[in-house]
Amino acid sequence: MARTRGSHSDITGPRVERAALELFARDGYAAVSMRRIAAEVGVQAGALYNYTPDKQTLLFSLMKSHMQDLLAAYDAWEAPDDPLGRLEAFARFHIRFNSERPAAVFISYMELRNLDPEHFAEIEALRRRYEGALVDILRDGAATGVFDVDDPRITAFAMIGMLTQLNTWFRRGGRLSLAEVEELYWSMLRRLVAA
Amino acid sequence: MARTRGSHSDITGPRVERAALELFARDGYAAVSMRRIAAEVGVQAGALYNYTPDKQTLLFSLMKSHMQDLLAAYDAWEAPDDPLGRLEAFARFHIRFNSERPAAVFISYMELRNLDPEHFAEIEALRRRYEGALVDILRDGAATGVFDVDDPRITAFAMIGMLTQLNTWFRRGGRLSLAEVEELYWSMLRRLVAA
DNA sequence: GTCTATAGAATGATAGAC
DNA sequence: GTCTATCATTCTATAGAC
Repeated sequence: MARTRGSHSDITGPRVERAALELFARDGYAAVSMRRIAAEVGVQAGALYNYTPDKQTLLFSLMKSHMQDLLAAYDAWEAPDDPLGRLEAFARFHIRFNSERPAAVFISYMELRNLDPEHFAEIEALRRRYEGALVDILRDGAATGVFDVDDPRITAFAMIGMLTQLNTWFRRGGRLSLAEVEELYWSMLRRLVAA
Repeated sequence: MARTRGSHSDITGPRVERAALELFARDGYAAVSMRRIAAEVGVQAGALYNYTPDKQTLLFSLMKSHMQDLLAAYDAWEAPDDPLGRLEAFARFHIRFNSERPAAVFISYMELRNLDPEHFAEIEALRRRYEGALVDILRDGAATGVFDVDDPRITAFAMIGMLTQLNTWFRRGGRLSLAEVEELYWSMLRRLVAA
């Protein structure tokens, strides 16, 4: 006795976001039409506008939610006080968090160019806060002599490039488990800063 | 006395490719219309079809040219025989080559999803050949004990992620010169494999 | 809250004149 | 080889019925 019409706002909203997330990640924001998102959810295109004022805002809110989740989860992540422990915590956090939501990660750096300038600036500010956390760790470690780092900023970029690239090839059920990958990456990061 | 009509095939062809490359890189394949490419070149949309059978083939040929240029340039690159020398040569080659053509690099890994399966397979094969060259270097170095590498394949991915990420922030005229960046990255890569 | 219907604009690609 | 003109389709977003 499935209702085909009526009120579903509590359930349709999340389904719209989920469908948009997956489709944007797979085919790209510009290539996905509102009709296709609606079809995925099982409603007509017009109904989507109960949940977003327009397509661009839908993209923006997906990216903003992702970045806020990322920062909140990182803030809540347990980490020791010493730079090496904090670096390890950052690495393991980044790998686990990103591996759990590949679509959102992918969108959040692939679709930046589809944001208008104000939205872009807002997302970039959140991203910089996250990257800044890693820069701080490297700076502290370099200052206390625990790390040997030529340029904390560049090293942080390189590390994030390394870690984020993981999402392009890692698949659950492949040759390596996530735990194994985590160890491999942590061992590489440690080498990068070893004094 | 600029001619506004007539035969220009020798000059228009490259201009179409150049315009498509820049626009695809800036706004994304799906967001760029044939009309906009034509406007950039200074012709009408219909004229583009003298140079490509369709939009997708235009994208594919840009990506294929780039990958072939990459492989040809790498094959021609001078490198010593020992693994450490070869790794250094790879790193410097990659940084210089990629920094000279950011638009083509960007497209070649951002727009893969807009290729149909046959085209995708062809580009992927070329990419694997290039990545394979780095894997071989790491394997040789590990086999002879010059490198300490846990997993050559993963390490190669990590290195390429690190190096490619460079294009997302490096700008000529910024805080660091390309030569300085090259040194920083080479020093990081060396640490990653140090026995 | 979802539907149908549609306005209004843009798209990829083709035909035929020059 | 390029132009103009156009076809057929698709798109985002809105209006109004239920």
